[in-house]
Amino acid sequence: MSTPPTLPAFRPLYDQIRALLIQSLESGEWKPGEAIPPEPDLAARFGVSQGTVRKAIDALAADNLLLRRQGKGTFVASHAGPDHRHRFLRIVPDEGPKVAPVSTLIDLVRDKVSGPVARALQLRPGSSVIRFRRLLAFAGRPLVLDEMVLPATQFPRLTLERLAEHTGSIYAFYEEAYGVRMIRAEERLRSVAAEAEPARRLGVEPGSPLLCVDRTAYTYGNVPVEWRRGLCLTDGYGYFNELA
Amino acid sequence: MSTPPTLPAFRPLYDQIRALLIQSLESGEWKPGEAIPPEPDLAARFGVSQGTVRKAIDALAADNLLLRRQGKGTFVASHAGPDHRHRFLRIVPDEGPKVAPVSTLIDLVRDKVSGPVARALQLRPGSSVIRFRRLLAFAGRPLVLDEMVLPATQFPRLTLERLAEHTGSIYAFYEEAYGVRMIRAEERLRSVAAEAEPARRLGVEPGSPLLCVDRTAYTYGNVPVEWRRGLCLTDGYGYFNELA
DNA sequence: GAGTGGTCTAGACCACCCC
DNA sequence: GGGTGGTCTAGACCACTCT
Repeated sequence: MSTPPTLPAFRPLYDQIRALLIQSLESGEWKPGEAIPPEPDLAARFGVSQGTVRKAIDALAADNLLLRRQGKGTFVASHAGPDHRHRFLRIVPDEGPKVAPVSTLIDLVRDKVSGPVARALQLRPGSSVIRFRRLLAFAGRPLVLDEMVLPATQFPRLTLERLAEHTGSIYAFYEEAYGVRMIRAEERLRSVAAEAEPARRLGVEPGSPLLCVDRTAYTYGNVPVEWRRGLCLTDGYGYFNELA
Repeated sequence: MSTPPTLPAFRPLYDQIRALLIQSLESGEWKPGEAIPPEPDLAARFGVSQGTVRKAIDALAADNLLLRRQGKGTFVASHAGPDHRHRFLRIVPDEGPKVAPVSTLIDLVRDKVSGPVARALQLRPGSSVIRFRRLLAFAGRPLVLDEMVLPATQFPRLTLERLAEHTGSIYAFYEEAYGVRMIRAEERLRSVAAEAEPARRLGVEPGSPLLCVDRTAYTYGNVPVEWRRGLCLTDGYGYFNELA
C-alpha cells in the first residue's frame, strides 16, 4: 500500500564519480587551465578501477568541462584557453575563414530586472542586475550590438573600467574575476526590424532586418547566470549551426 | 632524404570497425529501423573483442547513426522513427511545448543549378536539379516557406504526387522512396526583408523581417544531397539552439 | 626513460525487455 | 528464463609528451 511507485534509482558508478569530479571542479579544487590528477591517482582516491574513472572523465570531456591531452594530462577547460576563446560565437563570414571580432564597450548600468529576463535568470522581479553593452566589429565593421544582464549579487563592484582592463572574451573575464564558469548556453533566434538606436550603432536604416539572438548561459548545476541579447547585421556574415 | 614527412597513420581498431559498420549501413545490409546483429556476433565476425565493437557502436550512436536500446538491441536510426521525426527542426514556440508542423506542398519544377547552390551540392553549374516548395504551418498558422533543391539523378521520377502520398517528414520520404539517408546538416541563418511572394504566402507585409535558414544536408561520407532555404516568420516562435 | 592518456582484451556480473 | 545491451574490473601494451 505505502510502497512508492517504481523507484528505479540505479546509478552507475562512473556517473557517481562524474558527480564527485564536478564537485571538485565547482569547489575550485582544480582551477581552469590546470591539470587534474592522473587517472590512477583518481582511481585510488575513489576506490574504483581506472576504467571507471576514464568513463567519468570521458563524459565530462564530451561536455567540454575537461580537456584531454594525450601524453600530457587532463585539464580543466577554460574560456581563456586558445581552443575556447570564442567557443559560443557562431557568427562567421559567408566566405573565408572564421574571423575573431573586436569588442568595444558602450555603457554599464545597474537596474531592476523584470519580465522574461527575470524568468530566464530565475530571479524575483525587482532583483538587482547589472546591464552592459558592447559593439562587436568583424574585420573592422560593427556587426553585433550585445546587451548583457547579470545578477548583481554574483558580480560585485563590476564596472566598465574593470571590463575594459581585461583583454579576452567576456566569459574568460567572468572566470578570472569572479570565478564564474559558463558551461553551456541556450539561444533563441528571431528576425526583427532595427529600432533607431541599434540601427545607428550598426550603421543601417531603422527598420532594416536584424538577427536577434537571445541567450541564457548556465554554470554548474544548470544555474543561469547571464542573459544577453545580440542584434546582428547579417550582411556578408551568418549564424552557423551544425545539426546532427 | 626520400623519407616522406611524418606519416603517423595509426588508426585504432575500433575506428576501423566503425568504418566497416558504416559500410554495412551504406550498402543496405541493415535497413533503417532494423536491428543490427548482437555485439558478440559482430565481435566474432570482425575477430575483435566485444569491448572494441562496443566502442565502435558507441561512436556511431553518438552520431545518431545507430540507436541503442538496452535489453532489445541496437537499431539503425531512421527519420521515420518516433524520436527522429523532426530531428533537424529547430523552430519552437516561445512558450509551451514543441509543436509538430503541418506541411502543404506548393509546387515542383526541374531546373539547372548554378551559383552557391551548385557549390553547396558539389554539382557542376548547369546540372539538373529538382526544386520543390512547401509551406509549414504551426498550430494552424503558416510560418515557414521552404524550398528544397535535389540532384535530379539521385531522385528519379520524383513528382509532387509522390511527395504528397507520403505522410511523415521529407527525410523519411527520401529514406523510404530513394534509400537516401540524411546523416547531418549545416545551417546558416540570416535576417532578411520579405520579398513579395514569401510575404503573401506567410501573410505579412513585403519588407517584414524574416529569418532565412539555408541548409545543406549530407549523407554518408559527407556527400551533400539536399540544399534548402527556409523563410520563417518568427512571431511567437524562434529558432532554438543549444551551445555546449 | 618516465609519466601521461589511449587501446584492447577477457571475463564476471547487472539491468532491462520479452516470451 | 534467455537474450540483449550496460557496468566494472584487472592487466598488458601502445602512443604521445617532455626531460
